[in-house]
Amino acid sequence: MSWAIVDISNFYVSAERLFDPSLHGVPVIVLSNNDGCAIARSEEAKALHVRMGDPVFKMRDRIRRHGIQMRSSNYELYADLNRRFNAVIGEHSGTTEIYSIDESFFRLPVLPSGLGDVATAHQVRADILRQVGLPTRIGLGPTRTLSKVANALAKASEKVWNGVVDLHDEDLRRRLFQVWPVGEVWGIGKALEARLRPLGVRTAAELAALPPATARDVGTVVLERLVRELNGIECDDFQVEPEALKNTAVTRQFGEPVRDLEELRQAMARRAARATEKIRAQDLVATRMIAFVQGSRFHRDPPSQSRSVRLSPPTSDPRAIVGLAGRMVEAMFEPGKVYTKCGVLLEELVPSGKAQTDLFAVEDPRAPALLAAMDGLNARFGRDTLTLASQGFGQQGFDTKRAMKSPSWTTRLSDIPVAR
DNA sequence: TCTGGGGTCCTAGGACCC
DNA sequence: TCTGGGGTCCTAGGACCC
Repeated sequence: MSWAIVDISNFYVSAERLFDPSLHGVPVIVLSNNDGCAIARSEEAKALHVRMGDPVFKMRDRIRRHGIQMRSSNYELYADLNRRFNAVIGEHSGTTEIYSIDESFFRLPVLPSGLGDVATAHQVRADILRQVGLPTRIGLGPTRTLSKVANALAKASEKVWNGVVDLHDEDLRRRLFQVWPVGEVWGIGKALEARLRPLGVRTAAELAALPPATARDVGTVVLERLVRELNGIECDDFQVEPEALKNTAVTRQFGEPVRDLEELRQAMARRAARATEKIRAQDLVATRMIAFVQGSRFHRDPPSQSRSVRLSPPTSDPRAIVGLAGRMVEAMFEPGKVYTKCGVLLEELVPSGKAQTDLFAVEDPRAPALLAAMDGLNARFGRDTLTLASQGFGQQGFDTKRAMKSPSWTTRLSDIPVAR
């Protein structure tokens, strides 16, 4: 058996290019919420040394000089393309695991086809390109970790590998690992890299040679597992059923800084309401809620406060959660401070039917029907058709800026492109 | 002036129990 | 001077990922 991981090349940029041919062949970046930083770059933009997370205001010059094209992020479009991408993978393998918005694992071999793993991988790439229009790369290996490394190698030397790297062969692994920096290995971040350096571990080969006990000593059991996986020993069980969501968060930077209690309360109410929508969509209720407010971390002495509360009984009712969030804002607000961000976290999510009830709480028997009606209206007529009054009305200065967003080409009737 | 958002897993340490 | 030995549960915070 083997693992495969497919990732979409420069996904957000590739998605924008799919519907706007003028973006081909020129440097393109897609921006974070509030149009703040570059979070996706075309190859041309990478060649101009635009790094992941570079703030736009610091590269105005380069943007003008090289005509770098910018787009606000369009998650409606990306989510829909991701769904199509996974549908194609599903045609090839019954066992797929969605890992992120632009990557999915799947298991090989795919029996009926009779093709080898590498040939199957090429077929999957060709089908995704033809049916969805997105370029991809695939890594293969006996463990998830090895397939991720293979995928990174395919990415690093696109021309050499033609989009597919297979790391089943131990000799090939030995050769490639000797020149693969340890910091590039999936699961090794800055901190672990720094802790491994004194031990003389600088390459993937040296990491793979580390005795498991040493690995656990330097890091945790996670690093020990990583070392085993690098040697081809599987440590992570395959999960057919996706794990249920455990926590969720809705946190946003403000379009304009907020100094006013009422505005802060409204901004928080919008995030809280959105968080409850997310969990209701999966039929979950939350056991714990946290709300926080913050000032800019780039300024001296920014305000930063949070409050948490246990929800008993667990709930997804926006009336309860938005109400609590409002009271928390009142408790946290300090007059004269400048706020740039706030958010709501819902934690310890459980299926709504299985939630522990509270002996002393009085539940509103009409709530399920009310919330179902509310979600139904918003699904049919668009988000925020029906909201709580405490969320305020209309577009506000504190809402996220998205000045350069492309249309929702594939998910809104009004935005569907017209062919002439 | 302007710097994203959303997840998971693990450990240490405190509180509490017998 | 001497000062037990385990447990569990919870939370905050660190580290990693995309």
